[in-house]
Amino acid sequence: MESKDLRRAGLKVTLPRVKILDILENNVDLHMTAEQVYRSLLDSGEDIGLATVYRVLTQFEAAGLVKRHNFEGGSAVFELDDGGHHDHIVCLECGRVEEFVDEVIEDRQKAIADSLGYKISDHSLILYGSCSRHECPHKAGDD
Amino acid sequence: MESKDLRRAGLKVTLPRVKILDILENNVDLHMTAEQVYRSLLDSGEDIGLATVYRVLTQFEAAGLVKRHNFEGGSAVFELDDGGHHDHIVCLECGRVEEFVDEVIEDRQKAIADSLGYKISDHSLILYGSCSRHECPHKAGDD
DNA sequence: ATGTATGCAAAACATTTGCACCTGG
DNA sequence: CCAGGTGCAAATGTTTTGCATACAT
Repeated sequence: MESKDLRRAGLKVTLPRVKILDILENNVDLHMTAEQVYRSLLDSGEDIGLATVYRVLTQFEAAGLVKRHNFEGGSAVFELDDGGHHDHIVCLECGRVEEFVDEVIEDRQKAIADSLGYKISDHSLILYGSCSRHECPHKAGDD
Repeated sequence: MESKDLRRAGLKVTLPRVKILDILENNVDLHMTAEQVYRSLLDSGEDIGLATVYRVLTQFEAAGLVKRHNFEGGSAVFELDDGGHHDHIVCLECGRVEEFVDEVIEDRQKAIADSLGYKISDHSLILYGSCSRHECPHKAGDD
């Protein structure tokens, strides 16, 4: 019942919002672009415009329901914000994205910012590489 | 004599390329957008098109002369690639960008990628915050 | 000379916005 | 019913590309 989350975020519970939140929850392992969410909606038979997807995603971000990331490749990707922070490792070959958290790194970041006289409000750590060593099919989302 | 660098990179030594490389070298402390490089060229009295700036910057990147970063804010920023790696800390208030390297973080990254079965080819670490604690004038490059 | 680089303008994208209409509470 | 949300299309901003001309070698 994600209507709760919407209400709590101060957003009216509309069909597009529920559907989009739904898609994000059913794809927690993916980091989707607005376009992908849009296509997913069309597949589900929903008649929702791309503009609305962007609008909703942006609202969700402002409401803290979603996080936006600027990986390489033009389009921003979105993922549900579970509240907990984590960094990303992206496979440049198949597009797979995995998450991780490392206390040591988090601590060092704070220390570094501190020594430089900055107060950190946010940070972005993305590792790019290839995961081919275990099981990287061919290409995941290239089309 | 940066013509050397161009030759070495296998690029023909043309005026636009020399001028752009020149600008980047005279602004090592800055991370400029294509637009900023373009304006800088106009200021120098050079009649070089924006398209050329993008083309040259992209070639430089491919040649390893320059690095492109996608900080928040739409436009990509470029900086000379001295060969050595470093991460960035960006002041969201004044736009200042500083660089740093931390062996501990570098090591952890490698270890993490390793444990996840990835082979790292590159990575991006950006800390966002405010530097107001020492001397953050008002706004640096907002215009 | 001659193949490549450049300039300009138009195209291609990603994202945002204006406006009339529809919908949730 | 009424404010706010949505769809569509047009506008924006960034980066890329096509093509005729100019330049480096």
